[in-house]
Amino acid sequence: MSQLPQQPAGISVPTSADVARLAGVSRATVSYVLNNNATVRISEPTRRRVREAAAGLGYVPHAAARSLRAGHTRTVLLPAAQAPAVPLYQRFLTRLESDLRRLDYTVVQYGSIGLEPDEAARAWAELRPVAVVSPGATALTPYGIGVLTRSGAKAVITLGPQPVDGAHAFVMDQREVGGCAVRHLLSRGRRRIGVVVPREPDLALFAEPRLAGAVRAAEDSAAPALIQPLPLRYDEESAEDLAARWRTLGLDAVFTYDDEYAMLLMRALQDTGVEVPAETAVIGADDLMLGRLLRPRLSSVTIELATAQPPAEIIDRLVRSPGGAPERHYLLRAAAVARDSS
Amino acid sequence: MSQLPQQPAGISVPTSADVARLAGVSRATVSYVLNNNATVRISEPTRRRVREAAAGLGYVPHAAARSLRAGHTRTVLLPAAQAPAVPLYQRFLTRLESDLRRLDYTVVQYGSIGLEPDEAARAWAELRPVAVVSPGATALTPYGIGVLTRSGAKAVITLGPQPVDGAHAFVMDQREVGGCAVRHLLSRGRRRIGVVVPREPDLALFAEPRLAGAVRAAEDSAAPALIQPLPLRYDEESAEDLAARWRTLGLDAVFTYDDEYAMLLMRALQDTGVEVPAETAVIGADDLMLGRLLRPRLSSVTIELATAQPPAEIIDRLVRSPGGAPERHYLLRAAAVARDSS
DNA sequence: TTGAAAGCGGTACCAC
DNA sequence: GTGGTACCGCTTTCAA
Repeated sequence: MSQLPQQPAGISVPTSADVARLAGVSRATVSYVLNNNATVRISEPTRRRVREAAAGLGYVPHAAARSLRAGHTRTVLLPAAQAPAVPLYQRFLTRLESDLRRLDYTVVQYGSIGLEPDEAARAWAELRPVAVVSPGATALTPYGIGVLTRSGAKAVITLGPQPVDGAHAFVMDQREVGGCAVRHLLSRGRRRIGVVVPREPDLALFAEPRLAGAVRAAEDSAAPALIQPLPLRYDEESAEDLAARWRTLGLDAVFTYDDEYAMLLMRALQDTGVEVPAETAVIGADDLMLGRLLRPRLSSVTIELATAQPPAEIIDRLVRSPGGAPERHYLLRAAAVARDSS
Repeated sequence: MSQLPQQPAGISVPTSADVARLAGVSRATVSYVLNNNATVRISEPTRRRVREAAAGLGYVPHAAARSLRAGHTRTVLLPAAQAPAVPLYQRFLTRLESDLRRLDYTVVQYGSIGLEPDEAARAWAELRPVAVVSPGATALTPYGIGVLTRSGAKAVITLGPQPVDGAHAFVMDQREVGGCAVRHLLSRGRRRIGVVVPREPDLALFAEPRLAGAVRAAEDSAAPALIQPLPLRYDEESAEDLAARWRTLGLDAVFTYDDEYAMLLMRALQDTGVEVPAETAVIGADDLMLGRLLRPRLSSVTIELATAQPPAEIIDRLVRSPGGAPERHYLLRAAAVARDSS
């Protein structure tokens, strides 16, 4: 097992001055060469000497010093989501991240779990990000937005179910998911519709808007329809409880929040002898593979996160021309996928 | 819709000098007060004036300037994983993050997707992190480790299936998962065991060690046993193909990589008329809820990530006393859970 | 074509 | 108790 290469106590990390000394030039020249500064002509031999010295020393510029001097950063701060790892959302962030890098931003996810919103905003502001994309409606207050903009952030953007006043917003309006599901069930002639509301607190941010959208769709419907919220924990016992009193509820359909809850509830209903879809239609959301593997095959709501312009380009534009009115970009597209369970 | 609070062009972000001016004190005093420096006595009225001035201006210290002066950061860099969002792993990171914050580190996830390993290491080094915890075995080369330590990182730690020479390691040895599964199947008297190998390239990092562990367990067994790798894409067509030629394979058991692949394959087998577990035993991994909802209930391998000492404390210790021999911390505990499918 | 020097914001030593 | 000031590493004018 090899020895860990340790930073010898006396030898400190190489700076551009060290590179300059080794190459026999000034620090200015080092900077010109390593940044390929076009406004100044440096001879080819000098460039080579500088490059070799830098490589030889393992020189890496000091980002903090650079941005201190520059007076600004190209850091886009993405406060790490405490939200459950929804694959859809992961894909969105991964894409955003690589697109931003392509636009020469440095993407930094900063964990702020357990910090108060305003405390978190101050911690973020210390990094002087040029833009902040903040998931979760709770984490950004008007005060926080003020702190960030005063600290030089050109764009403060929320990412969540609701816009926040005074900031730009990528809006993922989860109500649309509930709306889609209920409209689908109504179109199938169902009128007494249960809506599963996960008891897991983490999911409230998604669950409540989905329920609200369901209620709204029922109200907007021509035929009179009833929506019955159904609290449910993600465990078998809770599902069995609900299934046991299912017939007393008198429902002819259920929107199960997502496909995983659908699987949980459908199993419990089937074990109790409730026929799906004959007696009760079931629709989930997220259109996971598992829905296609269930019997009957699970109807679902597909969800896509998409904007006309890529989000990274929107951010870049907001950074370059700050100060406009808050923009709202609606990301979420939902559509019912009818299979055999509804 | 309110106007976005914009940074007026002329007014720049407040510095400690602005606070000093407003409070009628020196910058030194501002620093003393805001950092609660105990080595120096400042009168209470002065403290209050400084605090009020800072609050009034919305002053937030500049992290880059501070760490430039200090000569070091308390940044722990977590290069964002390109790995698939395994819930187990998410929980590990979330925990690590909040524990590190409690130890007063700033946790930064830096997206490096699409960068070459050495290029990525240089980009990380620019931030002068005091520690780097790098997921994915590929992303850290000896050169990269050198760049990071020379740039002042006190601890460079890999997080993945294999240690990397010259760095500390949190080892998640996925072979143990395959080993557990196969030993379980052997104990059930099965001898001709298929092992699903997902074709998704992202999963190779996990899939290959799981297969290797399965092979190893079969070799170590007293009874002669056969391991048959079974490439499978995560879609129904691929599963149907495999199921269609199942009987020609002559297998009496299958370890399906994880519970989701188990569900996919079990459905295809059942649709083809293969009896589970009578004709073929099935075991998955991850012990997801969905396994309990399948019929027959799915046997699985539970996986836990745990160390005697919390990982955050290990990192803290390595940072405080750097230079020891590379440490290996084995995180993964696996155990078979027998249900009805095996 | 290259170098000297100022200054970004904050901290901490040393005087007063 | 408080203030003056040097300095962290880097970029960028201005001079030579």
